[in-house]
Amino acid sequence: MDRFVSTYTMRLDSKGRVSIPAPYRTVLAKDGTDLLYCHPSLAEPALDAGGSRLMAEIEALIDRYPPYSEAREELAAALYGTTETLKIDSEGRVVLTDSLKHHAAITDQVTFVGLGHKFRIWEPERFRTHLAEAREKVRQLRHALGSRAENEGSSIG
Amino acid sequence: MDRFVSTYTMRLDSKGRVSIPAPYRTVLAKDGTDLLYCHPSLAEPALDAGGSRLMAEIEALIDRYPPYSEAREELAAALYGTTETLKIDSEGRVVLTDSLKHHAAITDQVTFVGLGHKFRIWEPERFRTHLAEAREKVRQLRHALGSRAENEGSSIG
DNA sequence: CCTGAATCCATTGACGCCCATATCATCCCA
DNA sequence: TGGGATGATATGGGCGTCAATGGATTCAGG
Repeated sequence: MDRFVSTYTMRLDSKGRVSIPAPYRTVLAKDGTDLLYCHPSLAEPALDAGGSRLMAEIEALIDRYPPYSEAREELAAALYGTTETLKIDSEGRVVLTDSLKHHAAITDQVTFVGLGHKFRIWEPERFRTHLAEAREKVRQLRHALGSRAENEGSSIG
Repeated sequence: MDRFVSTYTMRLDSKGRVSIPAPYRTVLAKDGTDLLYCHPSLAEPALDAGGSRLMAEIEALIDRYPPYSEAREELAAALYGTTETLKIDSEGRVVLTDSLKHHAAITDQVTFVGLGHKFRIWEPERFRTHLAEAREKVRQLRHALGSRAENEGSSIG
């Protein structure tokens, strides 16, 4: 298992700590570090998080632009500048910074959503409404395509 | 960790001292010196700062122009000439010069913004507005990239 | 001497690290 | 097959260390 899949909802404790779901931890463990990179999602009121693969992705995007170019500086500001490096404690927990929590309107619970090479962190209620909307879009798209794939949970292995 | 990442906001004390965030200090420590190079940013009302890698970048930028060319002289003046060498005290603090503070409109607080090989120092309120603009541009850039289906992994957002 | 600067010390609060408890799933065995 | 044992996970809390900040003391130069 080397991808972030499925969703989990966790509580924040009185110190603001939240456990990273164990399956995600095993994926992160392959990085060899106990760091979690986390930045506000550009498109959603949520957070994107992951290990070194996420960081490498960001670096690759920035490195496409020459030093001192305007595009590079702004990419770097928007991505590097907003990316927090969170330390994972011995129990597999992290503490989100205030700015991260503020962006995603997180208070006492979070929902982890696997996106393959990274995962997204939502305030649970917001995720529910977001998911409902996304489902609706997919349903309409499927309708338009005349898909016969009624069975969305079709077996994998 | 060998890169400047994330943002931190710090206060200046009555003597004008400001603590460099500890994570940045560990990056700088690899230079082996207790010096910080700092110059007004070319494009922004902010300061660029870093260790020897920042100086190497400046050198490389200047060396792209032929000796004695006008562009080279001006770049050298704009970068070398305005670069201050600040001493980091035993508590990890520096004192910004008046001209540096003036360029960035810094009074009693600063925001450190990691840009990978260097970091930028902003007056906090100015940074907030700048970041909002930068994120908007990246969002649009992402739209342009996102419309191309072959763009495999760059799902920044 | 007097002023500004550099070095040293002191306080407070946050964070890292460790240990404790509970809930739950799995496994083993009678 | 039922029930207890086992282990892992999620969560709570205590405590020591370090970072950030403020203040004092020493030093250099005019």
